[in-house]
Amino acid sequence: MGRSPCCYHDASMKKGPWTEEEDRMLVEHIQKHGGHVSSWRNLPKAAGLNRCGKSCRLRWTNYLRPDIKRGNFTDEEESLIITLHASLGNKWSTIATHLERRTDNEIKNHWNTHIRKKLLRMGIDPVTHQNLPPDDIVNGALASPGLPEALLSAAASLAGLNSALMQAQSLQLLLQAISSNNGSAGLMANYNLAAGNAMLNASSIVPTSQDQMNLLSHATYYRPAGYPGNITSFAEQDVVQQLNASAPVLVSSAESAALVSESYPQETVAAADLPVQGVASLEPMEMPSMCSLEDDAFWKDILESNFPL
DNA sequence: AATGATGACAACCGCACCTCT
DNA sequence: CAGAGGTGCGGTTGTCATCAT
Repeated sequence: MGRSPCCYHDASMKKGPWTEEEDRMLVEHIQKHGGHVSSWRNLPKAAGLNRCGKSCRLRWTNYLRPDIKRGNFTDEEESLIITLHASLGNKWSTIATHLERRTDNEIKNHWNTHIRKKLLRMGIDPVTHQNLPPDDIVNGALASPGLPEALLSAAASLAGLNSALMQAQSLQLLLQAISSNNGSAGLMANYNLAAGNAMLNASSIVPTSQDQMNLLSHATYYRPAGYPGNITSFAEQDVVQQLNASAPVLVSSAESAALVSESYPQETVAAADLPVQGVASLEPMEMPSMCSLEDDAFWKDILESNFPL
């Protein structure tokens, strides 16, 4: 298929940042035509701009359009981007259709400059949304003397999780367990990993974006009474959430623990080789949103307190 | 205060695809 | 159906601001 040479190759065309005067001319021209552009190629000449039509289109669609939302991304927006990216990949334009008034270019830039780096710091591959290879964890920033083999295998099991959210939560469990250097806590984390992993494997369902957004909205997690760190019980919380969604009755931790065992018997049996701490003693605690990456002091603290650089 | 490093964002570039003739 | 024109998309680069030394 033939293609006309790109106007960017025309040396006489101005490039680089747009001036206020150019912006004004472009906006005025488009507004004069009812906000509609019939031909971007012809627009520069008609508007009196010494710019490539493509450049004009980019400037208008990404920055000058009146219906564009500018400024920082909210936690909800970031969470949604991560969720959508996990299922869509680098389909920025498709992702942008799910974020009201955000452009694909802005989302792409925000991903590359913020979210991508944060995921990497959390040990999550931003491309695959899987955990980074265990070798990287052992040899890299997460290396820790005396790390129990069970935790390393648990780290490897993260690859079985299907979403960034679940990986993030499981990673947190690992970090907490490692930081505590406490046998019961580590095993508790292992148990939770097994249960969370089992939930996904048993269902064979990749969570939809709405499912994950629903999960993101839940801020209550559980920790063992007296346990100094933060242990989240993803599978248990999920059961509680599902039951509470269907009936407005709070399910106790003990009940939910039993339900987890019923739902994922194989994995629970596997985890039963370990002296799992009783979940009946769990008490509610407030934790930041798992994908609240903009304000990631929580995660930063965990990483830095355990693995000082 | 000067300078280099780093981060954030705007813009460029080339390819793929769609539409029209 | 083929080719040309035009647009959309995603990767990459350039530029400016801020921070660290």
